[in-house]
Amino acid sequence: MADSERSMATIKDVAVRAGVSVATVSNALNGKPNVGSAARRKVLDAAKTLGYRPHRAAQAMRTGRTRAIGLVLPDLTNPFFSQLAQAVESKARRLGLLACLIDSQNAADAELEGLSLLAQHGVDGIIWCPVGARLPRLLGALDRPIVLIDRPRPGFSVVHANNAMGGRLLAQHALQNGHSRVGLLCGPRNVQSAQQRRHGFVSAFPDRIQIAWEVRVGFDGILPREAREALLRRRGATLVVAGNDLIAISAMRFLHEHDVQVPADVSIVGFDDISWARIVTPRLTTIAQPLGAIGTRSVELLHERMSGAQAQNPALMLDVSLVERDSVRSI
Amino acid sequence: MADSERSMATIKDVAVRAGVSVATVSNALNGKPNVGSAARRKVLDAAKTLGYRPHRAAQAMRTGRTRAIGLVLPDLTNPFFSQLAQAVESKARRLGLLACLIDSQNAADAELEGLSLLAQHGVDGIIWCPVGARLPRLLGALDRPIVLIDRPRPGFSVVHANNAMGGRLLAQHALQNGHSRVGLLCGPRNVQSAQQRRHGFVSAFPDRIQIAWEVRVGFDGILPREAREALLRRRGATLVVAGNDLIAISAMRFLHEHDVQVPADVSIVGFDDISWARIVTPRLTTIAQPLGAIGTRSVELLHERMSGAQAQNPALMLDVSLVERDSVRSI
DNA sequence: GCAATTGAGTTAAACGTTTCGCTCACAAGG
DNA sequence: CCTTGTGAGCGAAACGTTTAACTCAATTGC
Repeated sequence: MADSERSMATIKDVAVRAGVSVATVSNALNGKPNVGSAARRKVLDAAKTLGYRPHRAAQAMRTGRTRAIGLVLPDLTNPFFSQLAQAVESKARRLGLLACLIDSQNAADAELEGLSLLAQHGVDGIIWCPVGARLPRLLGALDRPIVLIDRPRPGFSVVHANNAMGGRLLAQHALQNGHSRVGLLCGPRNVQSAQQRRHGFVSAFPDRIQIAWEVRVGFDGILPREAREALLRRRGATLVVAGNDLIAISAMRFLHEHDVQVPADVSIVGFDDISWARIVTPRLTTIAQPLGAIGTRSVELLHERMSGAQAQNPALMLDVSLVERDSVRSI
Repeated sequence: MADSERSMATIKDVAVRAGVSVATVSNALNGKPNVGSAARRKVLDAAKTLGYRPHRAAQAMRTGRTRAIGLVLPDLTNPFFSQLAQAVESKARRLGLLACLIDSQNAADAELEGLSLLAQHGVDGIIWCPVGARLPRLLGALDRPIVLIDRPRPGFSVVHANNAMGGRLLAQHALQNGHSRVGLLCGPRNVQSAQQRRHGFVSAFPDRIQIAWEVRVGFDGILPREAREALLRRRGATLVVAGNDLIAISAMRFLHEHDVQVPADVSIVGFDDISWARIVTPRLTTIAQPLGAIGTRSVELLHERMSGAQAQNPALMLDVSLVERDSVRSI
């Protein structure tokens, strides 16, 4: 009914309408104790009828906090990250935080640029899955809480899945299905999670599982010549263990094109349980990471840290689980 | 070498180091004409050695512009949108704009909440793929440039692919391969792009292609009972035309589970050419949308609009193209 | 009954910019 | 010589908050 809503009400407007000073309005709105119940009520009413929303930039300037966080990812196109992003954004929003996105497309310089953009905008904290092995020095300079995701770096807190456990689970599953000679399509050497998956797998039953061959592949699933050759020859491997689902699916596709049947001729397992794992043919047996939980917990962790909690750099490791589907044959 | 870099230099610091007033620093940095070349040089030097970066919140407060934009999407998990998001973020960053993400997960209320969060943070503009058929009234209230993506709404500018053309291309392709009786797995009724694809297809050769059956499916590719039944009976259809790739791939998967071969027993085509279209088995014949261009152009359009260009609400329609792969058989 | 304490509210400064209006020196025009 | 104009630069206000310091009255403690 009223003339409200025009061009954003300010705290001053609320103050005059409630008949108190701006300071009181601010105190009332922020739940400070030094304001009586009568005044508080008037302020709240006035604020509501005016549709008052605090001006974030002004708040930011005064308090130094923006209530925004950065989310820096290497490749949104990878379902692993898009699911993560979804979880992060959703949780952030529930906490009243705005999620600002940087997609570095796996380029270290773009990442740096993005980080600096975030710093400039004064985000209160950053959730980050770093692309480079070594964290840029800029880091010290940007001086806000950081929570890494999926990829630990010394001295930083991280939320990630128990990759080694996933590797062990896979090894166990291989054995149970009679596979004792396997090929490895590991992820990149400089990505720690790839290493841990590999290590979990090979060290689980070193005497009962032989590694027939092993080649490194990018997490984007593009198969280099070497990998393609290995897949064709196989050298007695009855199971190929891929560094992630993207790689596994690429491999399945490649095998299919060359008339080798999965799982009849060779079995295959992935890692991540991206949503496509259950859609491809055959449906992929893989390790499910708690993607939602990783996203959620990382925001929670960051949020605590932003609210002044001491940095004890915990590494939060979440359990993974085996999802049996159709891509491994029992022999 | 110097003591610089400590806790963010302000414009004042630059001023004293350059031996001029803050006003002059501001003018120099913003390329205003009323500053001599000597002074300008001194300011630039000082700014560089101090590593000065303007405080965005302060700027925002004074000018009312944040140099941030909102990106509101229905489902990041859908590769269509994640590719779009990647393009948008990348282009935005190149323009010095920060992209703030909202993923409504197809929920109208979450979308609204997100929009209001963006408004509160004062983003300068919004790129938006709306989930509801009808735009919420809040819209007028948020009062900033908006560019819609993929889903036109009366009175708003939009960047989208020529969906009708895609439909026609598909019809043509069907005919060329001898399919004259088809089943339709259209997208949701309330999504305009779905309608246009459908319309383009059915109206291309109304007398030469018969629609054997037709069922509506969500764009997330989850097949309702009705769709599953249709896929099994088929009623003489030799080709099924899916509303998007997700639906097509789900359908292929479902068919495969029920031992009907694609494309031997039935052909199938999709729409979007998401990255998975070339990975599934068989590789999917589909319509490629220029996802990168859509993202890029929408940011450009928004940017113009933000810089005061008159709102002439152009609907930017980009051409699509047919990508022939392995999922349709010639009969 | 008086000092001390408390509760409720106010004033004003500060955050880091941009920008309006001003001054000042100098040049040009008559 | 005086006016007018111009280029370069400065001072200060303003943007919308939060918060420290303060006032003033009412209440408490003795």
